[in-house]
Amino acid sequence: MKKKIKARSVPFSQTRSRHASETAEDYVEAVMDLVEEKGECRVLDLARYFNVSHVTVSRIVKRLQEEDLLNSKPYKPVELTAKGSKLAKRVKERHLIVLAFLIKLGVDKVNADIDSEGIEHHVGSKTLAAMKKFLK
Amino acid sequence: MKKKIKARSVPFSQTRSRHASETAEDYVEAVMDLVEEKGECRVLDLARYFNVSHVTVSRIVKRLQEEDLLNSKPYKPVELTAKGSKLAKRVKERHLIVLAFLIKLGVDKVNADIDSEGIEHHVGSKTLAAMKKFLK
DNA sequence: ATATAAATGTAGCAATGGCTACTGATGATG
DNA sequence: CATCATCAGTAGCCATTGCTACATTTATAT
Repeated sequence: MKKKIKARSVPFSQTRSRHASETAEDYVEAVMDLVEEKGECRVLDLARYFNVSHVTVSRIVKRLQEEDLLNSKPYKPVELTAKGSKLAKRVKERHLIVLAFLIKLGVDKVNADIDSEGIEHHVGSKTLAAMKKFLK
Repeated sequence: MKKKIKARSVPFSQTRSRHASETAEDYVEAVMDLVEEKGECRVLDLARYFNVSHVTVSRIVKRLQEEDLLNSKPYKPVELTAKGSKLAKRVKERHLIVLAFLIKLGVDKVNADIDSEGIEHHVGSKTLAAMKKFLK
Protein backbone atom coordinates (compact mmCIF):
# COMPACT_ATOMS: atom_id res chain seq x y z
CA MET A 1 0.00 0.00 0.00
CA LYS A 2 1.55 3.15 -1.25
CA LYS A 3 0.40 6.51 -0.07
CA LYS A 4 1.03 9.69 -1.94
CA ILE A 5 3.49 11.96 -0.21
CA LYS A 6 1.96 15.28 0.50
CA ALA A 7 4.32 18.04 -0.57
CA ARG A 8 4.82 20.84 1.89
CA SER A 9 2.71 23.93 1.48
CA VAL A 10 5.83 26.03 1.20
CA PRO A 11 8.01 24.13 -1.19
CA PHE A 12 11.49 23.64 0.08
CA SER A 13 12.81 24.10 -3.42
CA GLN A 14 12.75 27.75 -2.46
CA THR A 15 14.91 27.33 0.58
CA ARG A 16 17.94 29.10 -0.83
CA SER A 17 16.05 32.04 -2.26
CA ARG A 18 14.04 32.28 0.94
CA HIS A 19 17.23 32.53 2.94
CA ALA A 20 18.49 35.19 0.56
CA SER A 21 15.27 37.16 1.09
CA GLU A 22 15.63 36.89 4.83
CA THR A 23 19.11 38.27 4.55
CA ALA A 24 17.79 41.14 2.47
CA GLU A 25 15.14 41.88 5.10
CA ASP A 26 17.67 41.75 7.90
CA TYR A 27 20.04 44.06 6.11
CA VAL A 28 17.59 46.77 5.10
CA GLU A 29 16.20 46.77 8.62
CA ALA A 30 19.69 47.03 10.08
CA VAL A 31 20.64 49.85 7.75
CA MET A 32 17.52 51.75 8.73
CA ASP A 33 18.26 51.25 12.43
CA LEU A 34 21.90 52.20 12.11
CA VAL A 35 21.23 55.32 10.07
CA GLU A 36 18.72 56.39 12.67
CA GLU A 37 21.14 55.62 15.49
CA LYS A 38 24.33 57.04 14.06
CA GLY A 39 23.43 59.23 11.14
CA GLU A 40 25.10 56.89 8.70
CA CYS A 41 25.69 53.21 8.21
CA ARG A 42 29.12 51.87 7.31
CA VAL A 43 30.05 48.39 6.25
CA LEU A 44 31.82 47.87 9.55
CA ASP A 45 28.75 48.94 11.48
CA LEU A 46 26.83 46.17 9.77
CA ALA A 47 29.67 43.72 10.38
CA ARG A 48 29.56 44.49 14.11
CA TYR A 49 25.78 44.38 14.16
CA PHE A 50 25.60 40.95 12.56
CA ASN A 51 28.81 39.65 14.06
CA VAL A 52 30.31 38.75 10.73
CA SER A 53 33.40 39.92 8.91
CA HIS A 54 33.33 43.08 6.82
CA VAL A 55 33.97 40.89 3.80
CA THR A 56 30.71 39.08 4.20
CA VAL A 57 28.90 42.37 4.60
CA SER A 58 30.40 44.01 1.57
CA ARG A 59 29.54 41.07 -0.65
CA ILE A 60 25.95 41.07 0.55
CA VAL A 61 25.73 44.84 0.19
CA LYS A 62 26.86 44.42 -3.39
CA ARG A 63 24.13 41.90 -4.05
CA LEU A 64 21.46 44.05 -2.45
CA GLN A 65 22.67 46.93 -4.54
CA GLU A 66 22.02 44.86 -7.64
CA GLU A 67 18.56 44.19 -6.26
CA ASP A 68 18.05 47.93 -5.93
CA LEU A 69 17.61 47.78 -2.16
CA LEU A 70 20.83 49.51 -1.14
CA ASN A 71 23.13 52.19 -2.50
CA SER A 72 26.80 52.54 -1.78
CA LYS A 73 29.90 53.77 -3.51
CA PRO A 74 33.33 52.39 -2.57
CA TYR A 75 34.48 53.56 0.87
CA LYS A 76 31.21 55.39 1.35
CA PRO A 77 28.32 54.78 3.73
CA VAL A 78 25.56 52.34 2.85
CA GLU A 79 22.18 53.83 2.14
CA LEU A 80 18.69 52.58 1.46
CA THR A 81 17.14 53.08 -1.93
CA ALA A 82 13.48 54.07 -2.11
CA LYS A 83 12.63 50.41 -2.62
CA GLY A 84 14.89 49.38 0.25
CA SER A 85 13.39 51.97 2.51
CA LYS A 86 9.90 50.78 1.77
CA LEU A 87 10.89 47.19 2.51
CA ALA A 88 12.68 48.24 5.68
CA LYS A 89 9.62 50.00 7.01
CA ARG A 90 7.44 46.99 6.36
CA VAL A 91 9.95 44.64 7.96
CA LYS A 92 10.48 46.89 10.95
CA GLU A 93 6.78 47.23 11.57
CA ARG A 94 6.27 43.49 11.37
CA HIS A 95 9.24 42.94 13.66
CA LEU A 96 7.86 45.32 16.28
CA ILE A 97 4.46 43.68 16.17
CA VAL A 98 5.96 40.24 16.67
CA LEU A 99 8.09 41.54 19.51
CA ALA A 100 5.18 43.27 21.24
CA PHE A 101 3.11 40.17 20.72
CA LEU A 102 5.63 37.88 22.39
CA ILE A 103 5.95 40.24 25.31
CA LYS A 104 2.22 40.46 25.75
CA LEU A 105 2.15 36.67 25.58
CA GLY A 106 4.37 36.64 28.65
CA VAL A 107 7.82 36.09 27.20
CA ASP A 108 10.58 38.06 28.93
CA LYS A 109 12.20 40.90 27.00
CA VAL A 110 15.49 39.10 26.34
CA ASN A 111 13.90 36.01 24.86
CA ALA A 112 11.25 38.01 23.03
CA ASP A 113 14.06 39.96 21.38
CA ILE A 114 15.86 36.83 20.31
CA ASP A 115 12.86 34.85 19.11
CA SER A 116 11.16 37.74 17.34
CA GLU A 117 14.16 38.15 15.06
CA GLY A 118 13.92 34.57 13.93
CA ILE A 119 10.15 34.39 13.84
CA GLU A 120 9.44 37.61 11.98
CA HIS A 121 10.50 36.27 8.61
CA HIS A 122 7.93 33.50 8.78
CA VAL A 123 4.92 35.47 9.87
CA GLY A 124 2.48 35.71 7.00
CA SER A 125 -0.16 38.39 6.67
CA LYS A 126 -2.85 36.27 8.28
CA THR A 127 -0.72 35.46 11.29
CA LEU A 128 0.38 39.06 11.55
CA ALA A 129 -3.25 40.17 11.54
CA ALA A 130 -4.05 37.66 14.28
CA MET A 131 -1.16 39.01 16.36
CA LYS A 132 -2.33 42.57 15.88
CA LYS A 133 -5.82 41.61 16.96
CA PHE A 134 -4.43 39.92 20.05
CA LEU A 135 -2.53 43.08 20.92
CA LYS A 136 -5.74 45.09 21.00
CA MET B 1 29.57 61.30 18.08
CA LYS B 2 30.15 57.58 17.72
CA LYS B 3 27.86 55.13 19.32
CA LYS B 4 28.74 51.54 19.94
CA ILE B 5 26.87 49.14 17.74
CA LYS B 6 24.91 46.67 19.75
CA ALA B 7 25.51 43.18 18.44
CA ARG B 8 22.45 41.02 17.95
CA SER B 9 21.51 38.68 20.74
CA VAL B 10 21.66 35.80 18.30
CA PRO B 11 24.92 36.37 16.49
CA PHE B 12 24.55 36.14 12.75
CA SER B 13 27.94 34.56 12.53
CA GLN B 14 26.00 31.39 13.11
CA THR B 15 23.65 31.87 10.21
CA ARG B 16 25.03 29.03 8.12
CA SER B 17 25.18 26.53 10.94
CA ARG B 18 21.75 27.62 12.09
CA HIS B 19 20.37 26.87 8.68
CA ALA B 20 22.08 23.52 8.75
CA SER B 21 20.44 22.77 12.11
CA GLU B 22 17.05 23.75 10.76
CA THR B 23 17.58 21.37 7.89
CA ALA B 24 18.47 18.63 10.35
CA GLU B 25 15.29 19.31 12.31
CA ASP B 26 13.17 19.31 9.19
CA TYR B 27 14.65 16.06 8.00
CA VAL B 28 14.36 14.05 11.19
CA GLU B 29 10.78 15.23 11.57
CA ALA B 30 9.99 14.29 7.98
CA VAL B 31 11.56 10.87 8.38
CA MET B 32 9.51 10.25 11.50
CA ASP B 33 6.32 11.32 9.73
CA LEU B 34 7.02 9.28 6.61
CA VAL B 35 7.92 6.15 8.53
CA GLU B 36 4.70 6.47 10.46
CA GLU B 37 2.71 7.09 7.28
CA LYS B 38 4.24 4.51 4.99
CA GLY B 39 6.20 2.10 7.14
CA GLU B 40 9.48 3.23 5.65
CA CYS B 41 11.13 6.36 4.34
CA ARG B 42 12.97 6.39 1.04
CA VAL B 43 15.18 9.10 -0.38
CA LEU B 44 12.55 9.79 -3.01
CA ASP B 45 9.84 10.15 -0.39
CA LEU B 46 11.88 12.92 1.19
CA ALA B 47 12.55 14.47 -2.21
CA ARG B 48 8.81 14.63 -2.89
CA TYR B 49 8.07 15.85 0.60
CA PHE B 50 10.53 18.74 0.39
CA ASN B 51 10.08 19.34 -3.34
CA VAL B 52 13.76 18.98 -4.08
CA SER B 53 15.72 16.55 -6.21
CA HIS B 54 16.77 13.19 -4.82
CA VAL B 55 20.36 14.38 -5.19
CA THR B 56 19.88 17.13 -2.67
CA VAL B 57 18.23 14.68 -0.30
CA SER B 58 20.91 12.06 -0.52
CA ARG B 59 23.67 14.56 0.15
CA ILE B 60 21.84 15.87 3.20
CA VAL B 61 21.07 12.36 4.41
CA LYS B 62 24.77 11.60 4.16
CA ARG B 63 25.60 14.62 6.29
CA LEU B 64 22.97 13.76 8.89
CA GLN B 65 24.34 10.26 8.99
CA GLU B 66 27.71 11.69 9.91
CA GLU B 67 25.96 13.66 12.63
CA ASP B 68 24.47 10.39 13.90
CA LEU B 69 20.90 11.51 13.31
CA LEU B 70 20.06 9.17 10.44
CA ASN B 71 21.01 5.68 9.28
CA SER B 72 20.91 4.42 5.75
CA LYS B 73 22.76 1.98 3.61
CA PRO B 74 22.91 2.45 -0.18
CA TYR B 75 19.56 1.77 -1.85
CA LYS B 76 17.98 1.14 1.53
CA PRO B 77 15.38 3.12 3.46
CA VAL B 78 16.39 6.02 5.65
CA GLU B 79 15.99 5.49 9.36
CA LEU B 80 16.33 7.53 12.50
CA THR B 81 19.10 6.77 14.95
CA ALA B 82 18.29 6.90 18.65
CA LYS B 83 19.64 10.43 18.71
CA GLY B 84 17.66 11.36 15.60
CA SER B 85 14.51 9.88 17.03
CA LYS B 86 14.89 11.86 20.20
CA LEU B 87 15.39 15.07 18.24
CA ALA B 88 12.46 14.27 15.97
CA LYS B 89 10.14 13.82 18.92
CA ARG B 90 11.18 17.14 20.40
CA VAL B 91 10.80 18.91 17.07
CA LYS B 92 7.45 17.31 16.32
CA GLU B 93 6.07 18.22 19.69
CA ARG B 94 7.21 21.81 19.31
CA HIS B 95 5.79 21.96 15.83
CA LEU B 96 2.40 20.73 16.98
CA ILE B 97 2.31 23.23 19.80
CA VAL B 98 3.13 26.10 17.47
CA LEU B 99 0.49 24.91 15.02
CA ALA B 100 -2.19 24.55 17.67
CA PHE B 101 -1.20 27.91 19.03
CA LEU B 102 -1.62 29.69 15.72
CA ILE B 103 -4.99 28.06 15.17
CA LYS B 104 -6.18 29.04 18.62
CA LEU B 105 -4.93 32.53 17.85
CA GLY B 106 -7.37 32.61 14.96
CA VAL B 107 -5.18 31.80 11.98
CA ASP B 108 -6.84 29.56 9.40
CA LYS B 109 -5.53 26.01 9.05
CA VAL B 110 -3.76 26.58 5.72
CA ASN B 111 -1.78 29.58 6.90
CA ALA B 112 -1.18 28.08 10.32
CA ASP B 113 0.37 25.07 8.57
CA ILE B 114 2.62 27.22 6.44
CA ASP B 115 3.75 29.65 9.12
CA SER B 116 4.22 27.05 11.85
CA GLU B 117 6.81 25.30 9.72
CA GLY B 118 8.87 28.43 9.43
CA ILE B 119 8.31 29.67 12.94
CA GLU B 120 8.96 26.47 14.84
CA HIS B 121 12.71 26.64 14.43
CA HIS B 122 12.86 29.99 16.17
CA VAL B 123 10.68 29.28 19.14
CA GLY B 124 12.85 29.10 22.24
CA SER B 125 11.85 27.31 25.41
CA LYS B 126 10.44 30.43 27.02
CA THR B 127 8.26 31.27 24.04
CA LEU B 128 7.19 27.65 23.78
CA ALA B 129 6.18 27.67 27.42
CA ALA B 130 4.17 30.85 26.87
CA MET B 131 2.39 29.23 23.93
CA LYS B 132 1.59 26.14 25.98
CA LYS B 133 0.16 28.30 28.72
CA PHE B 134 -1.97 30.17 26.21
CA LEU B 135 -3.34 26.87 24.93
CA LYS B 136 -4.60 25.92 28.39
C1' DA C 1 53.28 66.46 4.54
C1' DT C 2 53.80 62.12 6.10
C1' DA C 3 53.11 58.36 8.93
C1' DT C 4 49.73 55.58 10.96
C1' DA C 5 45.26 53.79 11.93
C1' DA C 6 40.86 52.60 10.40
C1' DA C 7 37.74 51.29 6.83
C1' DT C 8 36.94 48.86 2.44
C1' DG C 9 37.98 46.15 -1.24
C1' DT C 10 39.86 41.74 -3.51
C1' DA C 11 41.52 36.97 -3.90
C1' DG C 12 40.60 32.72 -2.89
C1' DC C 13 38.98 28.85 0.15
C1' DA C 14 35.08 25.98 2.69
C1' DA C 15 30.32 24.38 3.84
C1' DT C 16 25.58 24.09 2.60
C1' DG C 17 21.96 23.29 -0.46
C1' DG C 18 20.10 23.86 -5.16
C1' DC C 19 20.32 21.62 -10.06
C1' DT C 20 20.95 18.34 -14.55
C1' DA C 21 22.88 14.48 -16.70
C1' DC C 22 24.51 10.15 -16.37
C1' DT C 23 25.35 5.57 -14.07
C1' DG C 24 24.27 1.73 -11.31
C1' DA C 25 21.05 -1.17 -8.23
C1' DT C 26 16.60 -3.32 -7.06
C1' DG C 27 12.46 -5.33 -7.69
C1' DA C 28 8.27 -6.63 -10.61
C1' DT C 29 6.37 -8.86 -14.36
C1' DG C 30 6.07 -11.57 -18.22
C1' DC D 1 15.71 -15.08 -16.07
C1' DA D 2 15.46 -11.04 -18.88
C1' DT D 3 13.57 -6.67 -19.22
C1' DC D 4 11.94 -2.42 -17.67
C1' DA D 5 10.63 0.93 -14.45
C1' DT D 6 11.81 2.90 -10.27
C1' DC D 7 15.07 4.27 -7.01
C1' DA D 8 19.61 5.85 -5.54
C1' DG D 9 24.42 7.24 -6.26
C1' DT D 10 28.12 10.12 -8.68
C1' DA D 11 30.11 13.92 -11.28
C1' DG D 12 30.17 18.39 -11.69
C1' DC D 13 28.06 22.89 -12.00
C1' DC D 14 26.03 27.38 -9.44
C1' DA D 15 24.63 30.66 -5.50
C1' DT D 16 24.86 32.08 -0.81
C1' DT D 17 27.28 33.11 3.27
C1' DG D 18 31.07 32.23 6.21
C1' DC D 19 36.35 32.95 6.68
C1' DT D 20 41.70 34.68 6.47
C1' DA D 21 45.20 37.18 4.28
C1' DC D 22 46.55 40.88 1.73
C1' DA D 23 45.96 45.39 -0.89
C1' DT D 24 44.08 49.89 -1.18
C1' DT D 25 41.73 54.09 0.23
C1' DT D 26 40.52 57.52 3.58
C1' DA D 27 40.96 59.97 7.74
C1' DT D 28 43.76 61.49 11.69
C1' DA D 29 47.49 63.16 14.10
C1' DT D 30 52.01 64.78 14.57
